[in-house]
Amino acid sequence: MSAARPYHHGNLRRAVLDQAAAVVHDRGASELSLREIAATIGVTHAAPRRYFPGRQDLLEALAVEGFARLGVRLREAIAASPDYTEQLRSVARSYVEFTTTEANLVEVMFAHKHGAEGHSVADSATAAFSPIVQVFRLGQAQSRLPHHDPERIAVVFLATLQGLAGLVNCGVVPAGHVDDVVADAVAQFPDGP
Amino acid sequence: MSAARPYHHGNLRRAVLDQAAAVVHDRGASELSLREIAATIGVTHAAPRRYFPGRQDLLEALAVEGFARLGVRLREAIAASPDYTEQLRSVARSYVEFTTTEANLVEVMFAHKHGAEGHSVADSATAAFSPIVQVFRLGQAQSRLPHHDPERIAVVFLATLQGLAGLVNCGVVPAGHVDDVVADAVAQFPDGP
DNA sequence: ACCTGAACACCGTTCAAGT
DNA sequence: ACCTGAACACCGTTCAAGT
Repeated sequence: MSAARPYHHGNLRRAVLDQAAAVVHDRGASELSLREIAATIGVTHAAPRRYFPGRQDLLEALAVEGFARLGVRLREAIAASPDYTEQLRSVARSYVEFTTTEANLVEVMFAHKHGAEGHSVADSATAAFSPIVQVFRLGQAQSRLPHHDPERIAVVFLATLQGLAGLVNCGVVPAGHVDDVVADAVAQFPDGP
Repeated sequence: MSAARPYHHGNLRRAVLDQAAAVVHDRGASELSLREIAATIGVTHAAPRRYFPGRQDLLEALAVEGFARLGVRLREAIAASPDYTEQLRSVARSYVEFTTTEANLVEVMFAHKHGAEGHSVADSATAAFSPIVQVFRLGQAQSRLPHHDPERIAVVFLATLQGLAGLVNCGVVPAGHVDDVVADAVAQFPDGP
């Protein structure tokens, strides 16, 4: 009776999250089943409920991790770009690339009102979006933006990218036109000096 | 044995659609149950399957009707506005008003890829969006837009509004700031002469 | 043509019980 | 603390049968 997974899983919470992420990626959130995930991992269907009491809790944890991944991508895109204009282009491409590649996950991330401020999903969303505000702060420092508040123009910019991804994901905008439309969208926003 | 609903419902298809729309509006698509709808209407759970073989068929029919309603709203907004600039503002307000009021329905409308072109949902979406293209055609006739193709700028405009609605619905943009952000978004697009 | 009623496999959730 | 196993009420889907 060697203790080869004798009684409990090594890190059940992480295993559930990874498997759930895979299911969402491949088949969408509506196909996500707690029982199926438990069976795939090799525990009873009630075991994951220690960490995720309800289905909603699992979805929220997936959303938090999704926003974290998105934030990393956006920061990387900005860090790799020399100036304001290039950062704007780069962050736009990264945003749409992520949201179209991870369409099902994004649906989970933006589903429902994630509770009031202070909620974990809302907080992780704000953290993920902050790099975009940073870019417009830089633009404001280098040139004159039409708005005094960088957050306001950042919201419009973010909305444009998010809406674009939605139109691509539901097929209104053909996938082949994405790059052109993103370029059009970026051109809509004020240039650097 | 008077024929007071003797054997079959008067118009079961319409009754199912109306009840389903009510459920989606109040509780969201994930809470939509074919069995519950049938029970509410007063037929067996298998009866609606004559008209909607699967759950997906019902959702697609709801999406088609949703796009039809959206199209009507947008046309009304344009018809009530005298010139290009006012039409742009008006159609933007109408779009965001509809998509935030009918948040759950919009989720159904934009869910998944609605199949290839020629599909009923894709067609009704295109029809609903066409008024927006019309506005930019007018703008192009009255002034000089930066793009030769009104459809391209219409897509970016549409994406901005759709994304804005999404950010409002998931709580990133507070409901009280909607009007201001819409105004900011509209101001981003070229003015009339 | 339109609807019923039973059956099947699945699901989320709850809970007493085991180690 | 962590997991099992049985139970409950629900679901979508299928299908032979009724009128």
